Parts: sequence; C-alpha cells; structure tokens
Amino acid sequence: MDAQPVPDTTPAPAARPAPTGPRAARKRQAIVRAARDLFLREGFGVGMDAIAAEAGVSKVTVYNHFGSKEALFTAVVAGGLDEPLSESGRGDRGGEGRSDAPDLARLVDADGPDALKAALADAGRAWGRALRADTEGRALRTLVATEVHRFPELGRAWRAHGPAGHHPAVTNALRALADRGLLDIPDLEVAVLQLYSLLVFPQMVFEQHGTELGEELGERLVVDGVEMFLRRYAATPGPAPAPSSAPGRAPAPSSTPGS
Amino acid sequence: MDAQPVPDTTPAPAARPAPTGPRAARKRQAIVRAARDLFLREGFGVGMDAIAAEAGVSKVTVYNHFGSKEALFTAVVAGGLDEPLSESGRGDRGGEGRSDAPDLARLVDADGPDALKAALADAGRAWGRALRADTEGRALRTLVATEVHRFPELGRAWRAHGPAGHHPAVTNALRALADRGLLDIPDLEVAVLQLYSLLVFPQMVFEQHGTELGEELGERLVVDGVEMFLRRYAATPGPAPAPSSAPGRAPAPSSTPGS
DNA sequence: TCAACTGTACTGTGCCGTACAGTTCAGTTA
DNA sequence: TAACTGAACTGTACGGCACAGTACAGTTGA
Repeated sequence: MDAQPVPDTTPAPAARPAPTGPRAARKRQAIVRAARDLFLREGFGVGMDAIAAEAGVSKVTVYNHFGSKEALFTAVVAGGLDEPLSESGRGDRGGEGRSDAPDLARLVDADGPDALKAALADAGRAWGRALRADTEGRALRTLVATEVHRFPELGRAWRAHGPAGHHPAVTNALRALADRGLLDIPDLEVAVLQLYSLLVFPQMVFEQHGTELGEELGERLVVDGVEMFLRRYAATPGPAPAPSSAPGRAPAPSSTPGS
Repeated sequence: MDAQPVPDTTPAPAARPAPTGPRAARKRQAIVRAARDLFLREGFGVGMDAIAAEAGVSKVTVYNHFGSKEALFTAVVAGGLDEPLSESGRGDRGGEGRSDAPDLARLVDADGPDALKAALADAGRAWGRALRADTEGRALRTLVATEVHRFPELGRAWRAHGPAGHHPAVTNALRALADRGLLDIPDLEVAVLQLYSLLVFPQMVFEQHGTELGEELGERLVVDGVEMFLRRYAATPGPAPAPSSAPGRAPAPSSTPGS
C-alpha cells in the first residue's frame, strides 16, 4: 500500500498511542475475541463493522486500539497461535478436556516395556483428542496458510507453531528413554518424526482435507503405530543397552512383545 | 439472511446460453487457466479485471462464458481437482518430471526382500518428488479448505481428492505382495495408512505449515521409514509365508474416504 | 453473414478508514 | 463521600476506492 519512507525514529507520528487502562483492556480483549471468531469463521474478508458489532464496540474503538485491519489480523493470529486453549474459558464450544498435551511425564517414567507401550498409546490418543477438539487451531492454520503471503510478518510465528512446535519435549522424552536403555534410537530426529507420523499426522492430513479419520480407525492406527514404533526402536534385552553416559540401569525387559 | 421465494422453476431466464465454437473453446481454456493461476496465487479476492487481463480476454467475454465470479471459481476448482497435472503442457513452472505416480508395478513385481525394499524406497522418493513439484495442488488444497464453507458444492469433489486419492492402487499392491508371501499384513487398511504416514505425510504436514522438510531429512525418513515398515510387515522367511491365496483378513472395509 | 469478441465507460455496492459531537468511565483531589 | 477531569468510548455520517456486473458500439473470424 504505502511505500513512503516512514522514519522509524518516530514510530507513531500521528498514530494514537493505543489506549490504556482497565476498561481499555476489557474492550481490547473483546475485540480480539470477536475478531478471532469472525476471522476463523468468515475469513479475512469479514468487515470491520461486523467485528465491531460482534465485540459490542464501536468501530472507532477498534481503530483506536489497532490501527488497521491488517494489524488486527496479525494481532489475532499471533495471539491465537500462542494461546492454544489457554485458561480463558470459552464457554460455548471450546475444547472441554484439559487433555491438550499428552502426559509426557508418564512416558519418561515408564519402568518397563509394557508401561512404555501403554504410555505411548495414551500419548497418541491424547494427541488425537487434542487435535479433534482443536477446531479453532485447524481453522487458524488453514487461514494463515492462505493469507501468509499477504502478511509475511506472520511467517515466523507461523512456522514456530508448525509440526515442530512441541518437538523438544518429545525429543527429550525419547532421549531419556534411550538413555535409560528402554529404547535404542540411532537417529533421534527421525524417530521423533516417525512417532508423529504414526500417531498424529494421519489425523492432521485427513482433517486438512475435510475428511474425518474415524474414531475406530484412529484407535487401530494408534495401537498398531505404537506396535510398529516399538518393534523398530525397542532395545534388545541381551546386549549392552545404553552406550551413552546414562545411569546404567539394567532394564531386563521381556522378549519381543507379541502381536 | 435471504429467505426470498426465488422461483427455481426458471433456472436461466435471461442467461446467455454459453458461447460455443472452436474460438470460444480456446478463450474458455485461457480464462480457466488464468483464473486458476491467479486464484491460487492471490486467493479468491483477486479481481475479475485482473483475470481477464491475464487471460488476454475482455472482461465481457469472461461473463459470457461463466455467468459470475463464483461460477468461474467452482469451474476452476472442479477442473483443477480432476486434472492433477494432465498432459496440457504448462510451459512455465509446472511439474517437469512425469514422476507423479510412483512405479507401483515395480513394487508388486519385486521378487525378493531386497528388491521390495528398494522399490518401496523409490516409491517414497517419487511421492516426495511429486508432492514437492505439486505447488499448484498444495495451493488449491488450502484455497478450497478456506473457501469451502462458501461453496458447499465443492465439498464432494474436494473430499474425493483427499489423502485417500490413490489408496486403491497402493492397497492392491500391498495385497498382491501379501498374497505372494513377501509381506504379512494383518490389517491392510492400517498398513496402507502407515506406509503413507511414514513416507509422504511428513512432507504434507510440513508443507501445510509453510516449512520445508529438507531434502536430506526427507531421504533419511524414506530410508528409515521403509526399514520400519518392513520390520513390521516383512514375512518371516522361515515358516510358511503365505497363509492362503485368498485375502486373508481384510475385515474392515469401513467408510474409507475417497473412492 | 452472424455469432463471438473487444474496449470503454458506466452503475451500484460494499467497505476501509476518518471526522465530529456527545457520553461514559476511572482515578484524583478536596 | 462528592465533585472534578480527562481519557476512552459511542453513533453517525462521509470520503474515497476497489470491484462485480452491464451497456453499447465497433471489430474479428468461421
């Protein structure tokens, strides 16, 4: 739009300095909430009047808080990305269970092959549940995917919330399990991706295509995926399990798990 | 919103009967092509003037062929879905290689574990290449995902082109391999999905998030994914490999999305 | 020859962003 | 507690712009 050489030294020459105060905070939150709902439901083409009306706020107030529609959009998206389903109770249709993140502690604390298998399957089910409940997140992803070319500044926050979002936690969990001799993982990065591939990616792909991976098929995929993952990475009980500097705790697991 | 009793009995009272003739066909094709390019690059918000200009055609001609912008959009999407990268040579940036579909014949004809492993890896690489080259398809998917709520008629064709697009071919290939005793697959539907999960879904998920699964990491995933798949499903060489020539156990023909 | 196409100018509409006059709220001082 | 004050908010109306769709007279091509 404007290619004027705006001096960065004067960030807001004539721009209102953004309202402050307790009431302003309430209004601002209402605006962001309404804008998110409408953006996710109608797309970026929704009008500012509609947003202001939905927020119960005058359109001028919207422009006093966020200088432009694009600024509002980026604020909404950035905020939505960092607030997966945070405590702000969305009374209507938001996710009910707090099962957003699977219990990774149970994973690392697994003290045997059977517990590990159960913990992995539970993690897969939790991921599936979280994905299924995260309608907003899904809409947000597709919305950003289409509009990111017009808002390059979103690229960073967008990429940060890609599939590598909570990789570190899972990576650490798998590494801990490998150090304890329960798993034998030659390529940790690949193993993490494979775990995701088997347990969560199918649902993501199906959902992105407007289809629903059925409940029953999802369960079969989780169970069989865990089976597959463990058949590949479960440490063999015989030889020295942990080569790294891990506390050499003899695991003594059973033989290869049955079907 | 609108509850007006529009008489459906007169579907096209004054609508032009759509131009015919050899010239009209050329123009029509040019319009569709330009519209697809612009829709995929700019989104549905692109102007009709821009589309007409890109097609080298008057705007009136566009409206003579397609009565409205929405009709043009649906025509473009429907056509684009059914023409993945068909022979119509897209000179500019379209996919170059004809590697769209991996060589499934080589898969079924594999005469041993090593050949099977190589064929699977090659299939994975071909899928990755096809996905990487299919920029249009990716943009089309996200575009439809965002606009499908405004064009419900697209839902059917959309869902049909989900991840289960070429499931049947792969399913048949795996079944043939199982019948020949090279694989031991208890749940065929799950096995097909797992093969996809390991070989192609990672790239799809990363691409949908604007990230790029690097070439090198992709190769590691293919190699390791094939390893994992075969470790799970390779028939044990010792005992009787093939239980029977009949499809041993494909009990769940549940609502598989796609044909 | 006649249908299809072109170029331009036009109407109408929807929407972003702003101006302005009046009103509500939150904190401060007496 | 009560009056005061200024920032924040409201409602409406408007400028300007972009765009969907049309009218019309002239031109091209099978």
